[in-house]
Order: sequence, then structure tokens, then C-alpha cells
Amino acid sequence: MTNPTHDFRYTSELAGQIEMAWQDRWETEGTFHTPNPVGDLANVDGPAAKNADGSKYFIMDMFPYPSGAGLHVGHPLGYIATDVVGRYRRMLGDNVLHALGYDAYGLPAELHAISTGEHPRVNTLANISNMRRQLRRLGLAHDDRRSFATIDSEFVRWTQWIFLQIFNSWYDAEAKRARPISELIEKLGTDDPAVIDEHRLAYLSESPVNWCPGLGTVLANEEVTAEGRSERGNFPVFRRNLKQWQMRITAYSDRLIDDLERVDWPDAVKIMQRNWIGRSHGAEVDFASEAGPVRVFTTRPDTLFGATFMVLSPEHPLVEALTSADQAEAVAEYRRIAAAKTELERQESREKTGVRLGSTATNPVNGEQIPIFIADYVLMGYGTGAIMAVPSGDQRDFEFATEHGLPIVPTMAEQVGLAEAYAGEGTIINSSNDEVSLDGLSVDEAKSRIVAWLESKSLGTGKTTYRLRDWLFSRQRYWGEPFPIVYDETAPPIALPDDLPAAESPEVPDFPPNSFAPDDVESNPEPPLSRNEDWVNVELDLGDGPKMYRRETNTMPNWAGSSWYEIRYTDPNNAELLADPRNESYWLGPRSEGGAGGVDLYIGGMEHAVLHLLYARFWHKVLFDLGHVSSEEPFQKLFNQGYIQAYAYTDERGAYVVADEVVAHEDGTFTHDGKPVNREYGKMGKSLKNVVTPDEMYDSYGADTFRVYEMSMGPLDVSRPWETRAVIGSQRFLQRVWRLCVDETTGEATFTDEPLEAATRSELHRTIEQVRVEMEHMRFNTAIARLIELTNHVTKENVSSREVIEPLVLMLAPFAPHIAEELWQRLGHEGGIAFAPYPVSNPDFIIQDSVTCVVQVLGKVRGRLEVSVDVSDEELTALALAEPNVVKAIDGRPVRKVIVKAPKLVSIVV
RNA sequence: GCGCACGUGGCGGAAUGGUAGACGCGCUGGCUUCAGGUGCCAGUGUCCGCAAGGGCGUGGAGGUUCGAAUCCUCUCGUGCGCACCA
Repeated sequence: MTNPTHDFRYTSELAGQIEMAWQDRWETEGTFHTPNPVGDLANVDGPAAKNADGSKYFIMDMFPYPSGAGLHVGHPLGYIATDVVGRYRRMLGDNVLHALGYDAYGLPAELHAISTGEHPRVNTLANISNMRRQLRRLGLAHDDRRSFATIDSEFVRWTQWIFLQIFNSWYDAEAKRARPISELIEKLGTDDPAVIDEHRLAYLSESPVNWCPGLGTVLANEEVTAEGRSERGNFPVFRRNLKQWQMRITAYSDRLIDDLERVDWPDAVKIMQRNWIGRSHGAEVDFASEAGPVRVFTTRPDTLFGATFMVLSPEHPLVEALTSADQAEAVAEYRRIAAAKTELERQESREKTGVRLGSTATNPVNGEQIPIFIADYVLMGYGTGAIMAVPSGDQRDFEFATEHGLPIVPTMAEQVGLAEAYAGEGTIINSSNDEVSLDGLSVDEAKSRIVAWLESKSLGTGKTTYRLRDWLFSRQRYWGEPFPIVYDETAPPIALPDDLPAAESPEVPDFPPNSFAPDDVESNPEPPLSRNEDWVNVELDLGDGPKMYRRETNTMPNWAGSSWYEIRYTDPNNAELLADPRNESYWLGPRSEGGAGGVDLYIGGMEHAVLHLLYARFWHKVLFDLGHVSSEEPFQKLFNQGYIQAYAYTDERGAYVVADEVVAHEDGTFTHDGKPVNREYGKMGKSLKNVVTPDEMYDSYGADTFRVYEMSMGPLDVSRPWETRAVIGSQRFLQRVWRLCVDETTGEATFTDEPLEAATRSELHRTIEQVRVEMEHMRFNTAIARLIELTNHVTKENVSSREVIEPLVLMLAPFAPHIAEELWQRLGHEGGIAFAPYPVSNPDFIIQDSVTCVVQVLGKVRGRLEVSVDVSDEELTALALAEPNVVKAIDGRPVRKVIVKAPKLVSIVV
């Protein structure tokens, strides 16, 4: 403290002392230990016990990956927000569950292990403890008894258990739910693996998968970017036929789409999930050909009469059989070129190239012989890999037809005369045969009529297809959950029974690199675990006496742990069950009949809109079907927080310079070391030299100031730039609040027991009312603005009555809990503020005897009147028309109309 | 190309169709200080004016309305998502 007269000022040093003292006290007293209905966490000593009968409220953050780089100021944004909500709900009397775990499997730890030779667990645990320290200093009200990491052997055990539940179940399409595989065995009357394994929700299959040599592993579709590269590391990805584990997420396509209606999520995320699943309704239609029926999928069966040719994907299995001798060479050449193109090249070229096969197919609705082509704009991976081409109704077909001189037959009145395809609504024309006519119908009517006709003639069926593919679930990594699967000499996978110790990762002494040159197409996946013969070969007694088995050597993707962790928070130490049903249903169960249930508030970034959030919903639904959870959805309400961005600066060579040392000039330019630099806006990162850490904020301002600043920067869901120099404003605010209670020179209490004057009391109750509304809508920036206004008001008026200071401190508590606890104690309260009741506004105290009335003339404000709130329309009109400035603005013109919204507005039209 | 957001002072951002710019940063002036910093007080959209007051202002152009940042149409720009999905 540099100023001797202000020994008791709320400085960063004092804030730090207060904050750490309260953090210790919360920990030793178990303040945030939340009671469970049953089990080891049922009884708590702390103050949370008094909320045990309150309404339950389960909040979650998207848990962090414990990266070695530690946290920057952007990371805690969501954690502070959930903490504010949690602390607010506790003060409302809710029983709040809030804890934080760590998503600890992942590639960075494995790469670090490879480069250092140190076991990834060592580095990961060190990172977790560093992150814990950084987060503890923030004062988050977490129940630390419920924290875990996905690498904990107890947690892994349950991840493996869930895998086996999925492995041992099948999807009953009629009942629209998963059922135990034993019921399928009973139903089919066989336990032959060749039959049964086909139906498992987790299954091994040889199919085209994404092979990424650069990472040395296969990847899920969701992990591959549109450019055909890995989301992590940006390495090229190749399609390869490999035998891998898959999860039958496609069985849940409809439920994953339909149940989006039952959750409170941002539309943007819902739309992304719907697009990703990509459901389209249409029909499959068979076109007769010399090689047998060629089946196509179409969403527009109503345009069948306009199908003037067919196009197969170059990889379509019937291509050879349908190729005539004189086209054989051209077809082979086209297929060769198509095969050599990467996915990206195929997508980039929009030219409608293609080759005639030389044979024809029969359009089933009119018997016409139409030519068959192959073209690479038709993809083998969607629908049936073959289309009927309707150039009048599909722009791609139109372009192809124009290119190759093929007939274009309009089937929509709206398309006639257009120089392009017409895909909208309208009236069908040119569409009839001897048995059925679609002419004059709308698109929807025509669709159902033609599908009915096709079905009656066995020429086609109504059909729904999806873009979603099954989830590729195995990885060739060391640092992931091992599969609880072994093999004997007869190939089919064998589940390790529950009572046998599940496979733990072997302690491998070294981690040889297992990736390949990024473009090495010839390379093959090679699971690191397979090199460890001692681990791979294991003697087990699975019922037929002790025998040697080989373990599955692939590991699970790092999405596994995050696909079910919400369940474990409810009962983290349960050794017998995933979670006791009484705990699970209390915290996650539906709040009302027919509800989907789930976490009450889940806050995290947009980047998981598809990946994590889709996988977690899928696993949760399987567990629901199998009776292990009472909730159908894992997350009832989702909120995407924005990101804290930062400026970075490059010098003339393009190298990043330390952002902290850059000087801004009045003309909008920036210099570093006197030399001009360029500013760019984006992420915070070590390599960009613009990282600001929470630790720096704790040192310079304290955790409370940092929390208030992050919450007051703007709406939570909007991204915005970090500005360290603006943090001071939040500190000034807290200093003013402090000064209301504590004399900066003597440290003595400054508040009094005097009652408030009516005007200030009115201000207070108005503020309480407004702040409550803002809190309910998570508009923390405006809630804080209201608190600052109240503080400034009482500071200016020199009011120091506890009647206003106490509610102010209470409302401040969710944002700045440490200073609030400290002041609450100084105000003479013993019990701590975390569970003190949130202030309630009394409308009787809100007085408003006069209000400013605005007088508009032709929409422009021309005068203001101080009037009583209950002024009558007539009175107000008279007052307004008499106001000198208004008279001047009317300028003698006749008044045509007066609109009065008493008491706030009069609008005069002349 | 398609879809969804979003464009407000020097900056971050406030505004149930009704006083545009709450709150904060910055800036200017003052007090405090040997000084720097911290703190406190006052001012701060822009143009004209000593003032009273007035003109112009929410990316741009139209429209609806007594009244539009807010609703509608078009347009420009930025961000995000999807992308030959039949």
C-alpha cells in the first residue's frame, strides 16, 4: 500500500487476502457440498443442507481438456457464468448441483508423452492440478467431492461398462428402442455370432473409413473437415476399407432429430444437428435395365415423368454390366480419372462431366427408354449411388442435360419457358399414363399419389434416407480407454464379463512414434497397444476353463468420456452402479410428465454443436432404453457462450510481436519498438504472443474484479475482444461498494442503522426488481450496470444505511462472492452469504410521483414535462399544447391529431 | 451456391415500436500528490450558437407508422454453419 492514509482501501492485495481466506473457509467448511437423495453424499454438514428440500438445479460446464498451456482469460468465461447462476439459485433456495471434471484423454498428452518418454498420465495429472489451482483461485462454488477425470480408473471402468451395454444390445425398429441382445437371441432362436453380431449397436465392420496417416489413426466423419482433412492437426484424410468398431448411431436418427423439439437449445445448434443428420423423405424407385433393376433414391418422385436419363456414381456396382462394348474404353477411362481425384477435387469442380454407358433403362411411369450415364456429381455414399435425372426439376441435372444435349421435359407449369430448373412449389403437368395422372396436382399431392401407384405396382416404395453415418468408434492410439473385448481363435469379439477386471491401459515404458508421413496412402493403422505382447495375450476363464485370449488393441475415441459424464456427477463414487437411480432421477429426471429431463443448464462453446452434443445424446438415449437412466435427453437447456477474442500484432516480416508492448496511436496505427505493426483480431494463443492469464488478473486486480469484468463486458453469448486496461472499471466499482461499508483510513465500519429516505428506498426496490429480471435472463452485463447505478447513487447521496447496503451486497454476491462474504460478515452476519436469501423487491416502496413526459411534434421531441404519474389524458394534452417550445414548433398550424400515452408521451400531428 | 446470425460514439456495449447512446473504458478539465500512480469531482455523438435553442445522427436505399436502432423489401459488409445430399 503506497498511500499511508488509505491502509484499508480495497486494493488487489487486500482483495487477494480476502479471496484466499474465503476460499479456504469454503473448502474446510464444505460450503458447496450438495446433498444427494441417497448414498455417500446424502448427508452434508455445510449450509447446503438447508436447501436440500429446495427445487433441484443441476448446472454444468463443458468440462475442460487439461492442456499443458494452462488457462487464458477466455477459458473461465463460461465457468464464471455458471457459477453466477449457481450462486444466484442457491440464494433463491434451490438445491444446486455444480461440479467440474476433466476430459483428460486426448492426443496432446500422447504426443507430449512420445516426445518426452514420460507416461501421459503423469503430464495429464500435472496439468489437471495446475488447472485446479487456477480455477480454485476464481472462487467457483463447485462441489469438489464430485470432481473426476475421465482417465480415473473408476471412471474408465464405467465407460467400458457402457460400451458393453451398447455392444450387448440391438435396435428394435418396431419398438423404436434399444433392447438387450438376449431378447434378440430369443426372438431369432439362434445365438450364432454371424447372425447376432450384425445387429449389435456396437459392431465390427469392414467398411470405408477415414484413415489419417499423419495422426496414425482412423477418424469419425465428424472429425473430418469439409476439405477432407483432420480437424486436429489438419492432416490429409483418405478413404480406406478397414475393419473397425462402429456405433449404430444411425438407428437413432429419427429420435435424435425429433427430440430436439423437447429441449431448450439455441436454434443454431438444433439446425446444425438436423443438417448433420440430414433426413430427407422421398422414394426408392426401380428402373428396369438389361442388368436388372437399377434402384434410385429421389426426394421428388412427383417429377418421375420428367426423368429423361439416369446417372450412376462411377463406383456403382452395376456400371460394368451396363456398359456397352463400344463405350467400354471411355467408361473405364472416366472411372480411372474419378478414382484418382480426391474428395476435395471432386467437390471443387462443378463441371458436369460424365460418360454414356451405351445402355438404357426403362422409366417405370411411361415405359420410355432413357440413356444411362456415369458422372462424378453422383456420390456412392448417399442414397443408392444412382439417380433418375430430371433436368427440368434439378439444376445439376439441367446443367448435365444441357452439356450433353439431352431432352428436358417440364413437369411443373412454373418451369415452362425457364432457362433453368424449377425446384419450387407449383402445379404438375405432363405427368400421366394409362393408370395414373398427376396433372393439376400440387407437389405434395402428386408425391403421395405416385408413391401409392409405385407401391401398388411393386416398382418402388416411400423411403427416408439420412446423411448421418454410423459413428466410427475405434482409434489407433495408446491414450484412450481400452475396449473390454477379447478374441479367441475364432474371430468374433467376446465381451469381458462384468466380474472380470476390465482392461486397464498397460504401463508401456516408451511411446514410439506411430504416425506416418501425412500423405502416405499405403500406410496401415497400427494400434500401439498391439506391440505390447504381454498385455495383448491374456489368460482368462470365460466359462470354458482357463484359455489364452487376445485383447482388442484399438482404443476408444476421446469423445467416450464426455458422452456420459453428466450422469456421473449425480453419483460420482458409486462402485455398484453407474449412478443410483434415485440420485440420477432426482438430478436428471423429467420435471414433469412427458419431459425429456436432463441437466437444467449446460453452458459451453458452439464448437461442440455436432460432435460431443450428438454423441452424448445418443449414449444417453441408449442408456434410457436399457433402463439405466430416467432421462431421455442429457441436457435440457443449452447455452452457447461467446468467446473472448484478442488482438495480435505482426511486424513487417509477418512475425508476431508481444501484444502487450504495442503502442496505439491517435491516427489508428500501431507500433512496436517504434516500428509499425499490423493488427489482427482473433484467438488468444501462445504463438500469437497475446495471451493474458487469469493469474495476471488475480495479481493485479483480484478474482472478484476479474469475475465482475468478464460478466460486464457484454452479453454472454457474444464474442468480444479482451481489453486489460478496461478491467480497472470493475475494480473501481468494487472499491466504491467497499467504501460504503469500510472507512479506508481507519478500517472502521461506516454503515449506519438509520432507515432510508423514501426516495432512496424507492431506488433500491426498483433496482432489486430490475436486477432479478436480468438475472433470470442471464443478462449479467445489464444486471451489473444496475448495481453500479445504485452504488453510484448512494455514494453521491452520501447514504450509508445498512437498509440499502445489505441488499446491495447480497445482489453483488453471485458476481463477486469474496468481497460480498467479507462485507456480509462485517455487517454482522455469521452464517455466510452463499445461502442467504436473495433480496425481494417490495412494490409498495417504489414511488413514482412524477415522471418526465415527452412531447413530440411530428415525431420529433419538442418538449419535456414533469407530470404526476396519474395525470389524465386531457390534462396532459392541455399541458403539452401549452408548453412554449411545443407552441413554437406547432407554429400556428392546426393540430390534426394528438396521441396520448399517459403519463410518458404525447405525440402531436399537425 | 444455400442457410442462419449480426452491422449503434474513439472502444466494449444499453435501449417492451415512444427521450438513442444506460453502465464501463478512453479522452478533457479540476482536486489530491514533491512526482508518478491510485483515488475523488465535473464534462464528453456531431455541426451551428454566448445562450435559449436548432440541424444531422443506429452500414446504405426505400416502405409501413403520429412515431422505427427495433417491423417489411432491396442492397452492401462481417461472422458462423452446410455444401454436387438427388
